Amino acid sequence: MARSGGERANNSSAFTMSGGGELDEIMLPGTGFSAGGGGIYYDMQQMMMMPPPPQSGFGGGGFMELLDASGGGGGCGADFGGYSAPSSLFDLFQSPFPAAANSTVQQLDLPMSSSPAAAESSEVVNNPATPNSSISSSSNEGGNSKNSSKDGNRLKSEAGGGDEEDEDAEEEQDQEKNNSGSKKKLKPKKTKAQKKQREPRFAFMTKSEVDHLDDGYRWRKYGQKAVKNSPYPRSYYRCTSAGCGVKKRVERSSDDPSVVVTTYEGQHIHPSPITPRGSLLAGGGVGGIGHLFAAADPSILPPQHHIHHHFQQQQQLQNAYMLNSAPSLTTTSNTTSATTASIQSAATASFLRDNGLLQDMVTCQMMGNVVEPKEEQRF
DNA sequence: CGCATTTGACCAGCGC
DNA sequence: GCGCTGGTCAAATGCG
Ligand SMILES: [Zn+2]
Repeated sequence: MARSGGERANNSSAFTMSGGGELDEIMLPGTGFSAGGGGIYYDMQQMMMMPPPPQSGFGGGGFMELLDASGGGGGCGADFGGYSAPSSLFDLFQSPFPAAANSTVQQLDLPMSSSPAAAESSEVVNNPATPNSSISSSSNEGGNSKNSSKDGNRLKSEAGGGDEEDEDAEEEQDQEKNNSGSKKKLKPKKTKAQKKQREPRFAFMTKSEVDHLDDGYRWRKYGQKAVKNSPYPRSYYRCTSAGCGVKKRVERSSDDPSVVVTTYEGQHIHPSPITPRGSLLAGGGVGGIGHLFAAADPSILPPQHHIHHHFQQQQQLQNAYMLNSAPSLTTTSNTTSATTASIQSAATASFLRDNGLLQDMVTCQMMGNVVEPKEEQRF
């Protein structure tokens, strides 16, 4: 619905993260805030290559602490344990600000290639966890049962492919290639050379009744598939702005149906279409890290309370997402905490990864702090 | 009428 | 090499 329903509905209450799975997702240990949080995944390598990083460098403060879990090995998942305060990371992510306090870090400058092992996609997940919420995350394994094959789909196909590459420019080549059959698909597929390079991705989990939270951008759904161990389907969305290839996928956790996992891939090359009034939108800054948004809901602050108003929630989301662009400024607001936090985590993760500190996954949890829902935040 | 969603088919990577 | 599976395309359909 976008248009139609667009994206407007959302109620989020809490975020958490999920585990990843088999990829290289990195999860950091979380930091706790007040309440909600969001998880994010980020691909560092890619992100670094993207635009933003030039001079700034993310600094990190003590993320290390965060990672306590690092050795997890594979499974990870759920436990997020510790948490630390995020304090200084904000800057890091937001932009080139010299970091604040501790910056340690480094950088990101790495040539893109530096990725050790995992190259495909590493993502960082950050979760905000709510103390109460129990999401577990990850993994699935459990068996869950139902596989569902119902859906309309038949289950048979799926796979991934390559995806896009950069925003613009695609390879021009159109190829018609086989069309002979005239079936439907004709996929260009680029040469093999490039293979799949995915864009940075980050995911977060939110507690919401509706999938697809409104993050301020307009999305067009282009697919839906049944998820392997879950009764719930996964939906694929693409940003409708011309030239912007940002994608996002939304799925509901099989463990907790109330939790929605949203994964963003890529960065928007345009400001968000709707300007959230209450939130800050950085103007145009497209460059940032992608847009991470974490939703913080005030409503959730109290441990498990019910959700109060949607309004607020919405605002929070917006707030959150705003960061994405934020290159510019942000200074003023301190309100961004939640979001920032998320970002931070992401950064952290990346940072770590760069350094090789993190290779497995670390789980991280964060909670979002919420700011006030008022319009003051605006920018 | 235009655009978003729906939905089955197709593709490509990966594991066995 | 086969089959599974994630991801995407695109025709058909629905809705504002
Ligand atoms: Zn976009």
